[in-house]
Amino acid sequence: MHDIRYIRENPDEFDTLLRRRGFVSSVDDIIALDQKRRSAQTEMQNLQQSRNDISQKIGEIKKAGGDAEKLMTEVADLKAKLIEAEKIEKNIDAELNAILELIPNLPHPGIPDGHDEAANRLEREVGKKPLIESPKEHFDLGEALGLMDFETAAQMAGSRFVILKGMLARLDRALGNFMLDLHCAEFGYIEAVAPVLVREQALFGTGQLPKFADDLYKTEADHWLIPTAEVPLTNFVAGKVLNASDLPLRLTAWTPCFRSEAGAAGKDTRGMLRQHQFSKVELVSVVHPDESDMELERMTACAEEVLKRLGLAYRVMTLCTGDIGFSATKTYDLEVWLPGQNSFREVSSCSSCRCFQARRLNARFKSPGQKGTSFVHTLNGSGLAVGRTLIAILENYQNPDGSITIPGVLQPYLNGITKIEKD
RNA sequence: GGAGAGAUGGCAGAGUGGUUGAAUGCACCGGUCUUGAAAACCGGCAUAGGGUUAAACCUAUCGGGGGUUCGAAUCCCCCUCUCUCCGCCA
Repeated sequence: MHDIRYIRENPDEFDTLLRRRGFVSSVDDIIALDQKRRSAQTEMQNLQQSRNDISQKIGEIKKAGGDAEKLMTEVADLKAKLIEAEKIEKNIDAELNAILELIPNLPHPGIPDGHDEAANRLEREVGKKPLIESPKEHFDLGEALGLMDFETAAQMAGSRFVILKGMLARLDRALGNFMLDLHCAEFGYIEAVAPVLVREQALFGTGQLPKFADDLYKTEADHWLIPTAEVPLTNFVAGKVLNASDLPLRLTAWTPCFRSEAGAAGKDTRGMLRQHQFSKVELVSVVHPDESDMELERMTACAEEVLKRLGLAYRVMTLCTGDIGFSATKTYDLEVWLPGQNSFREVSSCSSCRCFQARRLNARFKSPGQKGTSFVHTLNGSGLAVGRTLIAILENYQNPDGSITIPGVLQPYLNGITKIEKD
């Protein structure tokens, strides 16, 4: 959500920046509406003032035992006008909000222009791609091991679900534990267990609603299933006024995520790359406005460290203006190398939202000696998507006989087992 | 799920229709006093919006929303949350 005062004072800049990300705003309409809103508000407040004055006098007269009939009739006429003025003000306010709610965040000055992912900028490529002769894709490997079952999953739940069994299920759990341990023990994140069913308000706060309802699942009890733990973790600070000393606040959680994949029909239909349900270790930082640019680098480094320790080759992309998400001002994607696909695929997306989510959430902080409050900055990133990391391990650590070598850092999580084989 | 009680400023806690944005205490900030500190005393101390060069000033806010009324923290309705008892339950 944008600051209406910023728009009012910098309409051209606002418009230009939104155009950069392919969003054509109607700044003139917004400014006009804002102007209308403020005069309606002044009108309403003037009437309220008159009413309050007269009511006060009535009170005084009645207290003194006098007759206030004259004032009572005087205020009746005023009342009708006031009700009308309040209605007008409310409508304009709602109209303006409806527009503002749908406007995405402004792009960070440091990101490239572009319409789609083709314009994303390569920052660096890290690690060595393994030399594998005719590498197999993860689903062939998993099915051959008898530990990955799409058919049975489809019978009970439909397409885009999977069952992992035995060592693959354990590998999944090992990955989640490894990631959480790393982020908590070495990077200072606080681990959290949080709701995966949330209210509409929570999703509004992080920016998924009202615009992207089609991508989400909703229960009959009017709960929504989270598409990412960014939602509950960022909502930790919703409506709060934090002390400056509480910042930075770094949270992590390993949760299931649910996405309808409404716009992805026909995309990645084979395998477990794109599922309706997947698990992810999420990182969220709530920081002082001066720190958010640095925090994005830090957070990305935390996610990268997972890939480094797993010995997976990856590259870092800065998303272009046309590819960043609704709430983001700047995003780094981490793309892991998948030999079976012969391509890099996203395993993490780290974004700074600056104060965009904080405004929607009303998440503020207070500094000692400073009057008033300021909005915090929020960031979120995957550290990492567990299912996709599992895919990367299968494809990168596959052996000619179809077995999978376990990366060293995961072995302690698997009782020292070094290899997954068909039994 | 059923029955009941409650939600007031950073905290505690008054306030059941009239100048109450809200007593009082604590905490906090400034001052007097003191070599310094404590105590005592004096003063200050919410948020958001409008307005202004800046002020003054105005409006709203006592969990959230709606209603009654000339006037609502106070009355009515809905929602959320907390607590107690009962039921169910991992």
